[in-house]
Amino acid sequence: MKNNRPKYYQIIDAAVKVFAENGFHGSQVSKIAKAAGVADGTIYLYFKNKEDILITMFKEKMGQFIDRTVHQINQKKNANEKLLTLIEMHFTQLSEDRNLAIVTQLELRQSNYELRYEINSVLKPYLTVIDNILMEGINDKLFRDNLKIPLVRQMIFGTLDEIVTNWVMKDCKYDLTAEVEQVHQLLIGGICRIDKIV
Amino acid sequence: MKNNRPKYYQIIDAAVKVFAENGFHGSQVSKIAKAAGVADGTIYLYFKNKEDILITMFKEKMGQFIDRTVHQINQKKNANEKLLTLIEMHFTQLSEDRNLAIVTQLELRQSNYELRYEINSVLKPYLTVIDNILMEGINDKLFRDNLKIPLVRQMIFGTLDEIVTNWVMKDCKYDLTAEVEQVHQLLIGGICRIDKIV
Amino acid sequence: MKNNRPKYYQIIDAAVKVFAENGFHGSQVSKIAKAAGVADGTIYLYFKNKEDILITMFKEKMGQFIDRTVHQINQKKNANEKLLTLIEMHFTQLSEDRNLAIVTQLELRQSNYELRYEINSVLKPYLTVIDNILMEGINDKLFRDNLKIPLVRQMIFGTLDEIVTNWVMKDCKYDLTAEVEQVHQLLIGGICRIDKIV
Amino acid sequence: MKNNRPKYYQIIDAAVKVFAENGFHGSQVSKIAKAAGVADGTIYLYFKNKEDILITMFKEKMGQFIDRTVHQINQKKNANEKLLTLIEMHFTQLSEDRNLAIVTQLELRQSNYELRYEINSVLKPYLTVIDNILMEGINDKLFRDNLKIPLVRQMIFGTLDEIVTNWVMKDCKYDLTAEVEQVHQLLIGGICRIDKIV
DNA sequence: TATGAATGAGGTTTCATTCAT
DNA sequence: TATGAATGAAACCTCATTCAT
Repeated sequence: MKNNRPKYYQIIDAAVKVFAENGFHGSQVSKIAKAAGVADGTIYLYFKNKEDILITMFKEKMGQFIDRTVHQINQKKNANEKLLTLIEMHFTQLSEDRNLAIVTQLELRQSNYELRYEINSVLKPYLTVIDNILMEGINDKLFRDNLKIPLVRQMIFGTLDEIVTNWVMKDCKYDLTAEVEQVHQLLIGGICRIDKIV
Repeated sequence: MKNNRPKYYQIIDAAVKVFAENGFHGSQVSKIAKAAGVADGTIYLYFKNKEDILITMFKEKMGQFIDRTVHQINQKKNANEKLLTLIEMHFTQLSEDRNLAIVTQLELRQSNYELRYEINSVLKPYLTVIDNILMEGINDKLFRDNLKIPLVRQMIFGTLDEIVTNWVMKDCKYDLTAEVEQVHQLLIGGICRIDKIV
Repeated sequence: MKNNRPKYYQIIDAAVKVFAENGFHGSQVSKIAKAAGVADGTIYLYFKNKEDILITMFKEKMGQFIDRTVHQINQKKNANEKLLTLIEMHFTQLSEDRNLAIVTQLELRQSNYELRYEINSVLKPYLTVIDNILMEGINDKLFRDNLKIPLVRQMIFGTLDEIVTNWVMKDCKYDLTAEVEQVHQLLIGGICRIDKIV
Repeated sequence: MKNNRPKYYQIIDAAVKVFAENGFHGSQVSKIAKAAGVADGTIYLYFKNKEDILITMFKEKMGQFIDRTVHQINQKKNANEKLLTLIEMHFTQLSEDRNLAIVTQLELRQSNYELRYEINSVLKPYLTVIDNILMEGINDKLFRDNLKIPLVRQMIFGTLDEIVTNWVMKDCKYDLTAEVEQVHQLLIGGICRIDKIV
């Protein structure tokens, strides 16, 4: 049904651009409307309010983000490769849509408590994808069996998130995807020399 | 000099509390003034504007945060122990001042570009502390010699930050410091079984 | 002709209900349309604008109101009985259609100058009915011959109107028609003891 | 205290004028502010919102209205004269402040349910004044002893209100106070010839 | 230094009305 | 006739900041 609603996507796409360029607070609804080529009031036929544009946009984009990630991961045969793919997909997708990256890394954080909880629930399926990789790795004896999954997931997500945020803060000037291998190595093997690990 | 300005600290302390309880946007200057027991206008004798309260507060608190961390780290004899101490200090200090934790993890992010750059510059010395530990570890052959320090620093900081944010979002309900050891193990040794590391 | 336009009456009847339940300002055109089972745009095939619904509805209802009143009055043989009948009809008809009562006593007043003048012109025939009763009463030497008719009409209408408004404001909880006799006595004989009238 | 708040009265006086000239809905807060010679925001230092201006204004004016009326009434020695004085004061005071008359007779009615209940509570003391006159008249055997006071009060108030509204609707073109005597006669003695009263 | 009354810019949202189908 | 998606004007109120005292 939503596919038959071109204005819905016009508005979302305009919003990503406008939010990225002006920040959430600097993006007046009228500015988004103008960018989308619709009247101000039309926005409210598709979205409850300004915040709803942000969160709905995030849901749509995150849905695609996860779908594509899962699709690629499913073609890999072990947890190690899956983690590598996850990192690669994470960096690649955000590299390819820098406006989206700006919005997810910066604008989306500028929100109140309620919105933040909504964001977390949208993010949840992605975190589950990470959890599943970890469980698979443990089952297959690839990963340590004493891993506390939530903690590891927080390390993985926190690491990726911080790296992307730094990249965005540096105006996306360097090639984010160049880091994929090293990040994977770090997460897999830690920073210690093998012979020193107790 | 600042010690002779008790209202300066009154306002900062009131601001931490008010920001933590109401969020940045929900914290009207008049609310902070009332909590600090001064007139609205007095705020502007000590701070340039509302954002300046936030950033100055962060500078003050982060200064102490770093000083204490460095002091503890300096008493450790190798990079490995220093990293453990850093994690411990990070979690302990935020555990002990939950209002500050709320402000640093949530409210501080709700800011515009310029503020964010200022925040980064305040954060810089802390990131340097991490870098120094890493360099020491590499020099002492404790850590791998092919580590890309900025990346590792981002992993470490991103991990700690994400863990603390999760804890704050869960209303600080559990004991954050209980995780110190495991986080250290993860960062040091990664998630892979040693015998599987290529 | 209008009888061939069922939607016209559908809309009017829906409007009475919606106005009564939500007030004029709380009754969006789309709400009336939905209640009438027609599309928003259809409203504008039958009515000039939202106010026109209100005034047209009032015209229709007031027309019936007056017709029924006149019909009953014509069966009475003197001004005194006619006045009693007018009071009775006034209270009875509004008692029997409480939504209409709410609209006439409350919502209809929430209007701008122009609408108010239109309302007055709709009301005029009713006021003429009162005037006619008064003139008949004076001619037949039933009523004083020094009555200033407009003033008396204002007393009569003002009294009835105020009583009905009070009843509506008290949620139509008591039996309005029970007051008919006493109101008639008051208007006819005033409040003074007969022996005290100079 | 309020006497030390000149802006409070500046705003109220400006509001009466602006409401009378433009109607409640046509009176933007900025228009009232400009008329009062203050900034828009200043309005909100003294009033909760736009409706609060209307109701507060009505409270202030009605308070004076009642005080003056009661003061005059207290100098009269019987219920009959007191009623005459009440009518006289009612017409005189509204004649002398036509803007106030417009606001009370027209604009104040354009309000939602909640406001209407507030208005009624402001009006209550005035209705009590009428009730007291009626009770005194009954006790002194001047008025009939079978009067149902609420009903009579509604007749009296409804009559006065309707007469004033008609006068306002006719642009206050004629002398309202000229009607005082006749209105009093009507309310006291009714419309019937004495010899016809059963 | 300290006050706090006053300022006034700025934006989200509603909803009556239109018009292409 | 009938539809209902689209329009876009319009205004209340907040709150960071100032400045006369």
